[in-house]
This record gives sequence, structure tokens and C-alpha cells, in this order.
Amino acid sequence: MQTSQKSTLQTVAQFSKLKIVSRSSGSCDHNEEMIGEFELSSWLQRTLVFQGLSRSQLVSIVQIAQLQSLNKGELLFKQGSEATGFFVVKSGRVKVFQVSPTGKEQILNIFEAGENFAEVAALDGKPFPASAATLEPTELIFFPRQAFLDLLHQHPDIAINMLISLSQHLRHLTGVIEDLSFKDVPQRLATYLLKLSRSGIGEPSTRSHPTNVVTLDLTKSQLASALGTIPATLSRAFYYLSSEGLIAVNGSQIELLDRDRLQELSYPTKQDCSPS
Amino acid sequence: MQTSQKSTLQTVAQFSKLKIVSRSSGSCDHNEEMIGEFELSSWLQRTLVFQGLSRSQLVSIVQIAQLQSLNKGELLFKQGSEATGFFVVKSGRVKVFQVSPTGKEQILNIFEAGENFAEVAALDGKPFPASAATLEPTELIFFPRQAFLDLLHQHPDIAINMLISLSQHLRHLTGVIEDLSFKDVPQRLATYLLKLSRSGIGEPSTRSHPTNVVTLDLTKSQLASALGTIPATLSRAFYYLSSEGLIAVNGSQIELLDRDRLQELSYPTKQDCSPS
DNA sequence: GGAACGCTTTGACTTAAGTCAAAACAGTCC
DNA sequence: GGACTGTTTTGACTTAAGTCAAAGCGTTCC
Repeated sequence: MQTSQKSTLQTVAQFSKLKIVSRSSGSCDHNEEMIGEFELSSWLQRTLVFQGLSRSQLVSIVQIAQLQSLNKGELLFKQGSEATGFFVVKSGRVKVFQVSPTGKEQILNIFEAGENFAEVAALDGKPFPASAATLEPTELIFFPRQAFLDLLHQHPDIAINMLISLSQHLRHLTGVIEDLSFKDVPQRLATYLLKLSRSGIGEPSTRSHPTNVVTLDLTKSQLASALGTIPATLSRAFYYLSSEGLIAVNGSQIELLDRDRLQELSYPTKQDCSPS
Repeated sequence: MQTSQKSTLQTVAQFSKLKIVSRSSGSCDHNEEMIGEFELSSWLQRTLVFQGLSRSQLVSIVQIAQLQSLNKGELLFKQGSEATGFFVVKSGRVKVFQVSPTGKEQILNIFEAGENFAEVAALDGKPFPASAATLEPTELIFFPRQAFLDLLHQHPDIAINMLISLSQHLRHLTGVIEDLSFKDVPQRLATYLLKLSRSGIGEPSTRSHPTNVVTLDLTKSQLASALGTIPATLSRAFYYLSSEGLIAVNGSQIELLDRDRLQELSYPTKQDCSPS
């Protein structure tokens, strides 16, 4: 988080010179280059954008892929800066966010392994509409813009996958706007907690009852950013939901005590049906 | 606006049975069918999604295109309803919006002639993430979902154009979120007015100085929806900007008296640069 | 003209949520 | 075990903006 912007930009620049760089220190890596290429194409096959592609297509993709390893809190790019290319998360997590002139942060989306981001800037070449930074140590697969565009033109299958991916992102932003425009902070928090619990985080527990304990995947400050508010207000929202008996908070472990009422809070049933 | 939802849905259903229906009453129309087809393909060539396509590609597009004529205030589709297909605006304007449980409306985007919308639902087949209604008498070119998908697979050029179009929409939503999350209502209004004036509405006037009188392209109620607020609050925002000497309001004619200060209000210069 | 309708403004009030600063808490590191 | 750092909570206060309802305007249409 405190990593200076300058050093991070250098990191990006530095990596974009390299071809394939496996810096992963965890797993077994003998003969880095070759194993890297082979494993990478198998792995790409399971991502959203590159799924369903032929081996030969994957090979040409791997040709232009660049691996980047980043520490926690590193800045990938800044809103307003020139488009560099397109990213796929290999491991770790990345937040895409905007910062207001007064320093308030709004997280637009958080991307996990297998997901991709920054297609918009890669596609139209205009400046990034948001900034991106890692939330934890992260490995990225980076595609420089022009090579990526060539790829798209050569392999229409990728373009189709890309359309689906863009659609998902658009849908997501649509939901963010709905939340910001229609819901107060406790409602947004309730929405978030329910989504989290549905996405199967939290205690594995027995299949019998879907676990009602979720573990926050963000610090509360980050969560505040994601919900379009600030830590102080989020804290009060937690207190409010607790006082109403909807949840029980213990650090980052949240127990959902009353799913029904949370659900109702999160999405009050529409009473009217007439359009504007 | 008051047109009942039921009658509108019937309209859509009714039209989706037809092939090409030119209901345009304005221009000269002898032998509707043939002239319709020919003119349509020339016209499509100038739209965002279908530009740069070959004559033969345009022909296959026209094959599945359906023309719809709608009155002012008709509902095209409702948030949550099943995806039907993809639309291009031939003439008129369409608003895409969400309605909160309490009846508050948030306009996500307004589409004019040559623009397209509802790609997301057409692509992924999930329910519409927002509703759409006409703002004025409007002609639409409609592509049923499956036919549209087939087209995409057959003509990768369209997929590429589509990517660009989706990118634009994503960028736009990004801006909406930025406004909602960071700006107060007067700031959003200032932003809107500046954008309007730059987009060259208002008095044609001499080229020497870019006209400083803009004509609102929406009623003030609609504008309130577009800015994520309500009429009463928007009215006060107009009053505030007037009282500060930034604008002069005369009905839907707004004179921008002090562009510099409007600009500054709209986008306060960032003072910090450090990432979160 | 004037009733009728919809849009816009205004006033008085309420409330959600931001600000700022201090305290509490938690985790890390000698 | 403290000292240190960063995060979270809390308290007191301010402010933007929503609510509700009443007037004010402006069109359209008999």
C-alpha cells in the first residue's frame, strides 16, 4: 500500500522487456523457460478469455504473454495513464479502483485468479479509466496492447470470449451503480455479506446447511472502498446490523444470524411495476 | 411516459414477428420493402457496430434486422426480464435506466441514432440488467438474440466492432460511478453542462467562441435521474450554480457564464498522487 | 378563457453519511 | 513484555441531500 508509485511503474516497465519470466518461488521449477511455456498454455486454457481455444491458438498466445510477479500493494497502472495492455490474473488478487481528488477511493472490481482486466484500455487505446493495484502478492500474465490486438484479429474465438468477459464486467458495474444510487450503507453491506456467503467462502462445514459464517476477503478499509463509503461509516453499518440481530461480528469473521432479514434489507421487494 | 407497460410489451412481441417493417411516415416511401432493405444496409454501414463491413456482410445483417417504431415513453424491456436481443437506434432516443424499489430512477445511458444497446443481455443471455424506454418517437433496428449470435460467429469483424462498442459503454459506466461516488449534485450538474456544451448542442453561433448557451436535451426530471438525484435537489443545484454566477438559467436554455470555474468545480485538480 | 395536466420550484423538516480527532485494538518486532 | 505501527471503532459535529407537500408555471385542449 505504501509502495511508492515510481518504483511500481518501473517494475511494470522492467517486466515488459522480458519475454517469459517465471519468478514463482513456491513450486518446483527446473528449466524455467520451457516448463513455464508449457504449463502456461495449459493454465490459460482454463481462464475465461482463453477457454475453448485450440492448442495452436494457445501457443501463439503464449508467445506474446509476459509474466509479472508483484508484491502486495503494488500499483499496476494509474487512472489517466496511457494504455499498456491487457492482464490475466495467474494468482493473487487485483483491485481496480478510482481515487477522488480528495483521496476517497472507490473500488470498481476485484479480480482473482483466472480473471482478466484492463481490456477496455487495451481495446480502444485510450487512457486507463481506473487504477489497479495488487491486494496481495500476485502473478499476472500481461499482453502488450498491439500484440493483443493482433491476436484478437487472428483468432476470432478470442474476440467472442472477450465479448463475454466484457459483458460480465459491464453487468458488474451496473450492479455497482444500482447499489450506489439506491442503497444506503447498511444495505450495501448486507448485499455484500450475502454475496460473499453464496460465493462459498467461510467455513467449509457440512453441506447440510450453507455455512452462515463468512470470512471477509478484504480489510474493512478496503471493504469500505468497495462499498463506496469510508471506514468510519462502514464500522457503524456493522454495528447497526449487529444491533438489529442480523449478524454477529468477530473481527473478520461475520456470522449471518438472519439470512431472511438480511436478504430483505439488501433487496427490498419492489412494490410498484410502472415504468418512469 | 404514462404508456402502460403491457401495451408496450405487446408492441415488442408484435414486431418481433415481422421481418422488415418500415413504418416511417415522414420520408417518401414507395415500395416499402425493397427500398427499406437497400436503404437500411447503407444506413447500417454508418453505425458504430456495423461500420467497415462489406456489402455482403451487410446483406446478411439486414436479413435478420427488424424495424420497430415506437412512440415517446414506450418501454422496450424491463430490468430482470428475459433477454430478447440487440438494438440499434435508427432515429430518436432511448434511455437505459434502473428503478429502485422506492421508485427512484437512475439513468445509466442515453442512446441516439447510430448507437446500439442491450448487447450485454444479447451476448450472455441472462436477464436485462436495466430497463429501456424511448424518450421520443423512435425507430429501432432489432436483432433477435440467436440470429445476432450467429451473425457474430460468422462475421468476426462485427465481434471486433462490438468489442469497441462494449468498451465505450464500460467506460461510460465507469464515469457514472466516479460521478456518483465522488461528486455532489452541483458538481455533477456542472460536469453535465460542460459535456453538453462540448458535444456541440446549443446555438450554432459563430465558430469564433464555442457557444456558451446550451439547451438541455432532457427534461429536468430526466436530468435528475441521469445525475442520480431527484428533481427537487437538481432544482436547488441549478439555483446554487446561478447564485454563484456560474450559469444563467432560462427554462431549458442554460448559459455558461464562467467556464473556468465550472470546470474547476466539475473536476477539482488532484492534489495527491499516492495510491491507496 | 379556463380547467386540467405535468413539470418545476420552494419551504420546512429529517436523516444518512461525511469530517476530524481521539481512543481502542491488533499484530509485529526487538 | 512493551514500543511501534496500522487498522478499526467511537464520539461530537456538520452538511448534503432526500421527503413530503404546497405553490408556481406552462401547455394543451375544449
